[in-house]
Amino acid sequence: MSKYQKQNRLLAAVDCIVFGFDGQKMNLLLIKRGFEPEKNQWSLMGGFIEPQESADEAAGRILKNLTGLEGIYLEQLHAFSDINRDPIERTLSIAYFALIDINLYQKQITDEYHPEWFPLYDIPNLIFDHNAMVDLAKKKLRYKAAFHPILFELLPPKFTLPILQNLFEDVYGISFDKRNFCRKLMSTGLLLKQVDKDKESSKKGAFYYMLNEKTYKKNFQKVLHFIPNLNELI
Amino acid sequence: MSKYQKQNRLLAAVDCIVFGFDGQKMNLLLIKRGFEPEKNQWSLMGGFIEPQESADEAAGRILKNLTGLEGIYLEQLHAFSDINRDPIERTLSIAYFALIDINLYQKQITDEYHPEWFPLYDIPNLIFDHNAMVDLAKKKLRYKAAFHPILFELLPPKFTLPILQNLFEDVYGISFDKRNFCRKLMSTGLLLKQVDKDKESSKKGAFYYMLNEKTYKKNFQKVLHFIPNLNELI
DNA sequence: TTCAATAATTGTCATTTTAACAATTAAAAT
DNA sequence: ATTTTAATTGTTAAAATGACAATTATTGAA
Repeated sequence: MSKYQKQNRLLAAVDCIVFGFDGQKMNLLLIKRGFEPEKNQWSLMGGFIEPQESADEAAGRILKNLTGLEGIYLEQLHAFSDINRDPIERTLSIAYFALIDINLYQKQITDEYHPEWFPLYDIPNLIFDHNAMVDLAKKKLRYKAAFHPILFELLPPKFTLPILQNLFEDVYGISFDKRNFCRKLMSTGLLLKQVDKDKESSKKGAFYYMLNEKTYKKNFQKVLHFIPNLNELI
Repeated sequence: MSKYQKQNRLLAAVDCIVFGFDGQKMNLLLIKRGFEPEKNQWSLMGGFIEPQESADEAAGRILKNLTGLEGIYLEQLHAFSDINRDPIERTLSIAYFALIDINLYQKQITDEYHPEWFPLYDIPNLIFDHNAMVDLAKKKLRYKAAFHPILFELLPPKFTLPILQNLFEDVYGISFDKRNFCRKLMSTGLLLKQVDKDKESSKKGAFYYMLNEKTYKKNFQKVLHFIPNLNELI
């Protein structure tokens, strides 16, 4: 069959907002852009969609390229299409956000793009509309994490309750009551208490927990309520 | 500056999932495709993104073209990018969903595309991946309407409680307790009771209500809970 | 061995929210 | 005046929420 002759064609790219949690605070993985325009400026990791791949596949490829990791949490965020978002040539970009276990990343670090972790509360000026992408991703993460156990994707297989609470508190920028937080998390049936403790960060030590993968997969769609007084936060 | 020379360029389109509520049931506005491939098959209304417009603007333009309406509720849903979704040539499509007052549409009907309303529970086979787009839009509508007063966008300025409940019941496919539903809606402060009644559909007549636009705009971001037992529904 | 220091762990209660339940009321038609 | 139809309204038991601080486990120093 013939093609759509008279139509305009566009460059299409994906950009990845990669979140990581270091046990204390949320971080974003940024790269130093290696080519003009805006060479040596901080940027999200991205790339053009190749002829033989979907946007999802392109995002997966780019993420693997950056982190060495496959099969990690990756979700389409929004398509950004302002005419002049790239000064060189009109480029439509589909933004994805990814949640990774920062420990896995560190083991497989690649230096090709000079990637660096930045605290989420201290993101530098980024090229193009990348700051808007990050803002939207933060918003979506907050919204979704209030109802779904999405933040566990940021943790290692074994984690403690204090670490888990640090994570939630950093994402929402406030502190939660320990008793209520613990009760809420326990009532979901998502956590399996381990017999051993983390003795690194306190004298008493904190018990390790692991995700109950079965419950996790079964209940991921369910609407839970992790966040008290949510309407004052979002 | 020079262009990104070696990169592949794509056709980029938008498709609109247009919801309407006739007082009894939810409907979708579909058109009969006027050109090959799949000529005369039912389809979502869509079109290519023009060089001088963003995807949002393209969706607005196409919607205006179809319905004659401007400034209506329009939200980006998802970018669909499978390589072979259009058999003629690879086309990336950004799907939008729109909520319109079906009465306004009827007054400004245009016939160019032979548009027709289909009950949401009885959608025909559509071209390409349009059925998948519709499915995702239904899911997102259900999710969002559980927390935000989005369904009011489908109603005329004056509506009754029974009509409002019909709307919710059709969207979720179950019936709700009238007393609880009414109490929940009232507690949001979104409804302004009018002094007159709709006498068309019952002997007793049902009081009209209008949206409190101020409260609506102020509380739209807030997370409310319109739907009981939500986890059994989504 | 005891004690002090640190941080993890655990429980109570009043308030609010939720959801299950059916009787009453207003108006039109007979 | 009576019937019919559909809108309107209230109660209660159970569950969830959120505000509140004492206890416990362990280490390291005295």
